[in-house]
Amino acid sequence: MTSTTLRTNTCGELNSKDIKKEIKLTGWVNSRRDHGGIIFIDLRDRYGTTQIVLDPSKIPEADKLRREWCVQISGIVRNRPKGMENKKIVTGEIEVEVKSLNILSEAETPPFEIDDRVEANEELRLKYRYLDLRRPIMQEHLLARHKAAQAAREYLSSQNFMEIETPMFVKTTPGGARVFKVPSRVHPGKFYALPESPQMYKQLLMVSGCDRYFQLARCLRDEDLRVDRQPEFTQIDIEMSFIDREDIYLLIEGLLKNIFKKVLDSDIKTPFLRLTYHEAMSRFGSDKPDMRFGLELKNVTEIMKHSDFSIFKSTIDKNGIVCCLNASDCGKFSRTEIEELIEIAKTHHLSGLAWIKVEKSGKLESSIVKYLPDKVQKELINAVEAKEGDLLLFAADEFEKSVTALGQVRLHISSKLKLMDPKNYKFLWVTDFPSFEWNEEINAWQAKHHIFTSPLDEDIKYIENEPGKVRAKAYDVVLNGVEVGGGSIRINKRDIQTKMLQVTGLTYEEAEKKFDFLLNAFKFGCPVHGGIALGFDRLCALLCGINDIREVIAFPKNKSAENPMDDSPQDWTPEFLKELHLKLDIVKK
RNA sequence: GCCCUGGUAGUGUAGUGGCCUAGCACGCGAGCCUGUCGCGCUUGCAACCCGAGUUCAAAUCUCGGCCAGGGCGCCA
Repeated sequence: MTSTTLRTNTCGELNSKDIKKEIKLTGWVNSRRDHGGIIFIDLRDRYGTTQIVLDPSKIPEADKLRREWCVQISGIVRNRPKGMENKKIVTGEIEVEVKSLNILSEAETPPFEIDDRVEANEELRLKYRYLDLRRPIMQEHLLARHKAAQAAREYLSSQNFMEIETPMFVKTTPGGARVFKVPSRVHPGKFYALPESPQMYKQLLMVSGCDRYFQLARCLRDEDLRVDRQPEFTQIDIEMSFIDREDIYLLIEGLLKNIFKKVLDSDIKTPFLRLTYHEAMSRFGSDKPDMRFGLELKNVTEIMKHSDFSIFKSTIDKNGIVCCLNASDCGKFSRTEIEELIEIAKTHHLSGLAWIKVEKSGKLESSIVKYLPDKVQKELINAVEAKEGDLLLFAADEFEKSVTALGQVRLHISSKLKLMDPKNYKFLWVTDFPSFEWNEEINAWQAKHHIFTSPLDEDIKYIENEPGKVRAKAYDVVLNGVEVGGGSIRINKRDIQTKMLQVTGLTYEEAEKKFDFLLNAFKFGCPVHGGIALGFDRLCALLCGINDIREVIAFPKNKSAENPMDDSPQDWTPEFLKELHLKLDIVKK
């Protein structure tokens, strides 16, 4: 850490070079060890702690000091007596002999201890977030986030990108996440939407010739929350003109390399591994597979065609698949542990799991073995490379359901067996997502990414008659099972756009009404363009080795999208409403 | 909207019908202590989410509610 003219000494940075210097220190009382004739205080600031030594006979106020009081001292840096050094802390070689003490502010006993070892519950931490953030671990998270933002800006600027701000009061466009609405005072009865992402605007900037845009953009979505989802979050939003997918891959690999170098001093391997969507789903049961461990799925439909197990047979008859996960060395799982796996499959909409334990010399043990002819058993053992001590799990249902459920079981087993090392960074591109997916509810095709996503050139021929076969120039970047970002090359040709819209039941003219300014802009010379958005919060969480994005957000919301500290959202007073020309008529849920 | 888990001093937890006058650790208060660093010693403070029910007896069982967390749906 370099000193600036604004700062003098800090509690985290003193060392033997400072011996005999007379210095001033400010900070909070982290802990107090009162020995009567001598008092030790660990003084804490953002940078660390330093032991200060007070003689109560010379500093009469010394024995009043309590935890979290905010103080300034001046004193002399000195070596600790021989044998009294503390190797556990950075400043453990030295201590500061206090000459004068200035109590800046006394403090109430905090509602929880400011200590990384003590984890108070979420609600309390959020209510007193300003105290929670005093903890060194939280300071580390905030610093990591800052460094990541700096590294992103530095890298993208070096690549000729311009950071441009897009508006926060926007018009809503159909599809996508539920947006927050803001009533307009000037226009009674009208509302702004808050942007779920700057998607439209960054595409417009390409039409404007901005060529290379980025933004650390706040995005707002009025959806239910999860560990990795907050109503307001940040994206590193990027768009480029005159490029294809390879340019994005190269850029993002460089960007992430720079971020990991600057934040963790870690060299990540590039280029990243690549999998098509179909491959990822088939082999790992996820479009964001964790590549730190194996446990791959295997389609055993062909083999099971010759089994007599009725569930397998009827599934195959209905065009479903039988998928197998060889959980190696899990043959020792108890009945309860297997039930646990089945429960996970059920949560993910599978009716159950069949299972087989592999016993000595490849003998299969399970209630379904009697339905498997010898030939089937042999083929199965070969196909999934089963060996003694393995547990084979089977999902039988339509393709997506089977692999997704087994994919979740795969994750559960890996965390149970502790196969994921948080320090091991396995990046992956998942490519060639389907352009459309069938929506059961509305009985229609829907864009899986968004409707402006370009199809693969070789799939254009399927658009009209077999939309399910159309793959998109869309890509996700995945790190250790977390979708860190996603994007696509956009459509810049009207005829293709028209065809794509037709699949979802829209004419170009109807679409023009919905997305008027964007499609209108495309008429005036639209460059080939594409981009990506990286989930900055998720990325920071991964950099800190955690999975809860709230830990890297200074003031997050709780699961119910409330902030226990400022008590938002708040009731709207009659005055508020009057100003906005609104009457409240709350329809009870 | 649905499912699961939980709610015990300020904090983190133990306690599955009577051994609970609710245990432990940290914390906080008072006192002692000149080399500690999660200081030590003495001593004190402080809790069963709310309501109803079952029972001779409820922190413990049942029902309802509230709150929190995790997940499914949702999030292109």
